[in-house]
Amino acid sequence: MAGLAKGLAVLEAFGPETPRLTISDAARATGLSRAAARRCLMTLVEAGYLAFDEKFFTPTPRVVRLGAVYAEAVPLPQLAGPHLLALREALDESVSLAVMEGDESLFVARSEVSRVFSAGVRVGARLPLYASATGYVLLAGLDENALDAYLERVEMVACTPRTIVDPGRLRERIAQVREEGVAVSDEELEVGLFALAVPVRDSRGDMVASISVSAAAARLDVADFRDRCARVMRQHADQLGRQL
Amino acid sequence: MAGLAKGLAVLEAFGPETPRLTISDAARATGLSRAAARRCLMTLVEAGYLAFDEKFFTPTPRVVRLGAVYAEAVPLPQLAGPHLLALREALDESVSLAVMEGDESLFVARSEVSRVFSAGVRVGARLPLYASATGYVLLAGLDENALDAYLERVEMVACTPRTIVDPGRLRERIAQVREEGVAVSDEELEVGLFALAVPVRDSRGDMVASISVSAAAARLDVADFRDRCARVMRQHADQLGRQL
DNA sequence: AACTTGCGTTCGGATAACGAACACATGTAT
DNA sequence: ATACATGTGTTCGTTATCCGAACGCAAGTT
Repeated sequence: MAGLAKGLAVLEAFGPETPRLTISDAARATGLSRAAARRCLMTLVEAGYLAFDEKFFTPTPRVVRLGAVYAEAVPLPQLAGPHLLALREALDESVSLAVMEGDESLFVARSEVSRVFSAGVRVGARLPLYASATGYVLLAGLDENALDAYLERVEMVACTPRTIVDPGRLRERIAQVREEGVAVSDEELEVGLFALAVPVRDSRGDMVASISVSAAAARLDVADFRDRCARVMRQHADQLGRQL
Repeated sequence: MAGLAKGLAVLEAFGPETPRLTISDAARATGLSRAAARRCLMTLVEAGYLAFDEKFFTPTPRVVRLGAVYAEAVPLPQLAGPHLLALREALDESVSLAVMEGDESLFVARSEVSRVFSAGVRVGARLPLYASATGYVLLAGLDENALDAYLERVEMVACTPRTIVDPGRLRERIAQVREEGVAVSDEELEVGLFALAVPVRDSRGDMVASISVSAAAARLDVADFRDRCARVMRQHADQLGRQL
């Protein structure tokens, strides 16, 4: 069913940089012909997922129902909820749950603290695996073949001066994460952003997700922060893993 | 594009009660033929939105990306975020933002407190308009014709003994909400659940959403709770409205 | 004013979706 | 044990849908 795949691609073409699209915009973003994009957009309007004002198409709240399907149907995000809340309270920092999705880490649940400077990551956000604490953890869960393939495949572009762009160094970092059971990202994704991540492994020992904490680097001492967070994070991650 | 509409219906067939579906399940839930449902499911697997284990289909994290489209592209949920966080901190209660979607109120953003008994509503959850505080508020935003049509159209089924099932009584309640600017739901949706909601109106004065607070009825005195919350909720709702 | 560029829309032809019919497994009554 | 009933997933020829070249239109450019 080609129409379905194309329609979903069109829907995913909307995002932070492209909150409203014309027919031609959508065609360009998806690689479809204008005619095909038009058919998709029209259908999505008819189905209630998009609004149209004679010029631009914009997503309607209805798409939220689509996203909720995962949180409602899959155990992981449901079971993770209370742990994220508890961690947020314990650490007084924003906490996230991410899984590997393609070559990115995808945030599927989050519990935020109220801060003036809050990180821009939200549920649905994606980060490169090679440039985030959560990504290091998820990569550490791959077997050697899969990791080799990833390192071969992916093109690493620097997000900040500290971003790891060398496959060899990334491999070292991942080895370190495997050993220590915690990943640290100190301004490797974004200047001023510090993050800590731990693995969530299911009862079979397979990596299924990563719990992470992020905070403004200026606000904290790295070693202190790590000592304060790592243990309780690992406790919750392990407990969550046992529930899966 | 019939295929697209059908595929989205199939995807929405997954939910809390139906976390995994066979081909026949999906066909039943959507009214499609088994063959058509199969084609949709196969395509959704190919596109990465569903996983298939030779028997059951389940949603993958990828669908989260679809839902995020709304939060990423539309101003309302983005601007609401900080207000919800601030309200949560101020009231120490879970706070939600809901909009009208068809004949239901749809939760599009939420900020939760860590509690042993936390309400089951999450982002993406839907409640009947006639049985929730947030619903009363949203209905109060309709003009007379639209409200008449709604009362005519909808079939009100009691969620609890206190649920309003009489159109006349609902109309009274809505009039009360219009006058007071706050809606109260005391165990009308769920036994033991108390909720308070205020309207969010854009700069033109049109109702666009509702901010609500819910808590276990046992924990609080209704009048106290209302006095404590209503003012600060209205402040944030008004401020949010002005930003739209 | 003539041309270029980009837009949204149309329409006959190619192609993909439809559902009746099929094959298979499982449970149930004879 | 056998035959039946019911549910499942899959196939294949026909039909209806989706495709994209071609079109008309508006706005900027030469």
